[in-house]
Amino acid sequence: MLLSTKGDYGVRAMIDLAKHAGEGPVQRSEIARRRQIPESYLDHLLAQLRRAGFVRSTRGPSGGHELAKPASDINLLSLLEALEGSLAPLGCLEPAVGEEATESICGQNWVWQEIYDEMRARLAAVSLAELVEHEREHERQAVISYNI
Amino acid sequence: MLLSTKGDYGVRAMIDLAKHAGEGPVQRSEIARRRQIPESYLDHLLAQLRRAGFVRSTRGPSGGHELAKPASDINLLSLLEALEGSLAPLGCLEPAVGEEATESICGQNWVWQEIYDEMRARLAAVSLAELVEHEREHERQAVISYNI
DNA sequence: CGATACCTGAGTAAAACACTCAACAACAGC
DNA sequence: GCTGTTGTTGAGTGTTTTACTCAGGTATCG
Repeated sequence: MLLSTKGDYGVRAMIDLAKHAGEGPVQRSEIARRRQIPESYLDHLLAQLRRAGFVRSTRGPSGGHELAKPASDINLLSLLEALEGSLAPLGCLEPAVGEEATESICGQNWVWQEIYDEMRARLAAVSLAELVEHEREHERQAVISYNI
Repeated sequence: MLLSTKGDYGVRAMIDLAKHAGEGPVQRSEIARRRQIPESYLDHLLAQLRRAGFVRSTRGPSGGHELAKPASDINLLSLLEALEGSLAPLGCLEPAVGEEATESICGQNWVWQEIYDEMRARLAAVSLAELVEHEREHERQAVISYNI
């Protein structure tokens, strides 16, 4: 499993913030309830997202969290890399600083390098705004099929 | 990290077997030495590969392991899935038996489903024979640059 | 029979994961 | 300026996975 709950929860939370953008700060308890995320765990994810510059938080009563920039300016790749660290599927890819790739031994590297490049390109092409739009679309579908 | 050492070591071992196909059984100690894999750990990987039908083993003196079918008939996808289980990047994809996909909550599923499909197709298109050929090519390159 | 190999399952140290808890800091409103 | 509400931080913890090792067992060849 490439993604842990951090990447999953973190993106869910960001979708929630994007959906309520322009309505003032959203409290973590609301996010946690709506997106089914443990509240005390969400704290740490929001802290990571704030440090990475995606979220702005305000304290005190009627405080909360909101997007630090428009949802269309946030792409899924940068978001996930902020939450998860590297998304490299193998250890050999993206070697540690000061080392060279040890390609001589790991014979499947070249395939995974291609897959990794494609994956990153695809993720970079998806914005948070698109994710929200997709969710809205999905909700409409659900309502229609419910009415039939 | 999508792949653990199992997938890495296992494929290395299979490349080694493919390279020495037709020369009789290869002993695990030789594989372990050439591919830098802990020998006692390699035991379990070979057992998995045998149960999955990729490797045939013979006991006794001058025993060892060899491919159960031609290297061109083995693709990287089936090999890695035998070693690692599912390669799904998210938990939500490929839900447990008897469950439906919980797409309503996880808003990035559709992107990952696309990436996962592409990934599997790419892996299925690469055969073990190609991996061996690639390694041979790489060795030739290394020798040439050494001679210059 | 005995040496040589594979085969199997139990065990284990270390890391990662998925959280929880407690103490603290800031701000709003009275 | 006090109080209560919210966010902030770091330490801690139980569980699971990883990456092995080890001790025995079994088949086979000579």
